[in-house]
Amino acid sequence: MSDKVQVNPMALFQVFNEIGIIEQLSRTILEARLPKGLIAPHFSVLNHLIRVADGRTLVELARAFQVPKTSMTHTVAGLAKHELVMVRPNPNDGRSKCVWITDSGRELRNQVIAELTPEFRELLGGFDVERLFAILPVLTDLRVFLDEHRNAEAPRDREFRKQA
Amino acid sequence: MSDKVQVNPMALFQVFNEIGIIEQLSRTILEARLPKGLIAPHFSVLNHLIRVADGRTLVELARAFQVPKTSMTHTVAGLAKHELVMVRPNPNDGRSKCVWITDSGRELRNQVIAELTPEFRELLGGFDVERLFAILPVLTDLRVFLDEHRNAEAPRDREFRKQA
DNA sequence: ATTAAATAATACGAAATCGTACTAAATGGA
DNA sequence: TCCATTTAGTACGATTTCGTATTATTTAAT
Repeated sequence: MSDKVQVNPMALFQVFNEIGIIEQLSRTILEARLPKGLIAPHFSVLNHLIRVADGRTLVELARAFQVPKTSMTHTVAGLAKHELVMVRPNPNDGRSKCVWITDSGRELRNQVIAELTPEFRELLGGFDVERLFAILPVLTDLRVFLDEHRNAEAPRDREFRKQA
Repeated sequence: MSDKVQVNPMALFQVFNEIGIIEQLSRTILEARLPKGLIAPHFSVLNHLIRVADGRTLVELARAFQVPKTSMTHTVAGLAKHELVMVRPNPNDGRSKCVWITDSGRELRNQVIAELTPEFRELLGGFDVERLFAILPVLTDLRVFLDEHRNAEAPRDREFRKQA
């Protein structure tokens, strides 16, 4: 490991380009299954509250999704309007609020996943799913790596702390 | 190959979840390098015009990026305002217009890539880039597969033809 | 040739996303 | 304690994204 790795720039761009297109296509599939008024970010937050941790503050959620605080305020307000989450004062900090998922929210998230599962099964019927499972560790490591190496000189409003 | 493949739904969701986060992180990196007034979709269109084909119509571009026509109209208008593309009538079809990249557009795209290359090199210095190259074929196949299996029952306004 | 259906683009309004600026609360010195 | 700085959340306006409806042109079927 004496020298720098020789990076083929175009192949790297290609990787991120493909990821961008796949993100858009899969988001379209997800949103087709969401009730009217809910979009992908709503589902992502619900999912995060269940998978990672309930009772997060708005700033923590904004950091986790790498979006401005104001965007997360708007997204959570949408979820609260549908009573899929509850927003309460943070007992440990008078400035902040904590977001808790409700039973309805949990139910909706599970139902969407349940509906999506057969759709995925059918959609990927002709695709070698083992190849997808095989790339998951690389994607995870890449995500963690990028997340850890976020530019420390914070661009504007985004909250640039590493995810918990 | 007698039976259906057993799909672990959670692992699949995980794949798309990681892809979504990576997309957001990499988009932030890209946009930090773009001149004020330009965002990722602008760059994507420029890149597409160079990499895939120049002189595309608005609908073809909308299909390629899987966005509504109206969104593409807006994005292309932004590029035209900066004189990075030229929009001309389609000589073969009086209804449509073709989008041509200008020298400035080509120059900007190449410059952004040139600036991004060392940044990627540094950013991924501690990451095993070979692992990224290794997943590229899978990502490409997945993108092509999802693209080919787009839901034929078109949701609303999107133009649901396969990419050329 | 005439006309109905399909298609390309846009005008328009709604919703999402984001940046700036502000308020309130917490933190960390003097 | 006092006060400057930092932090959490939001109000507000600008831009982006999107859905609906409309116009102009092409296609296809008479």
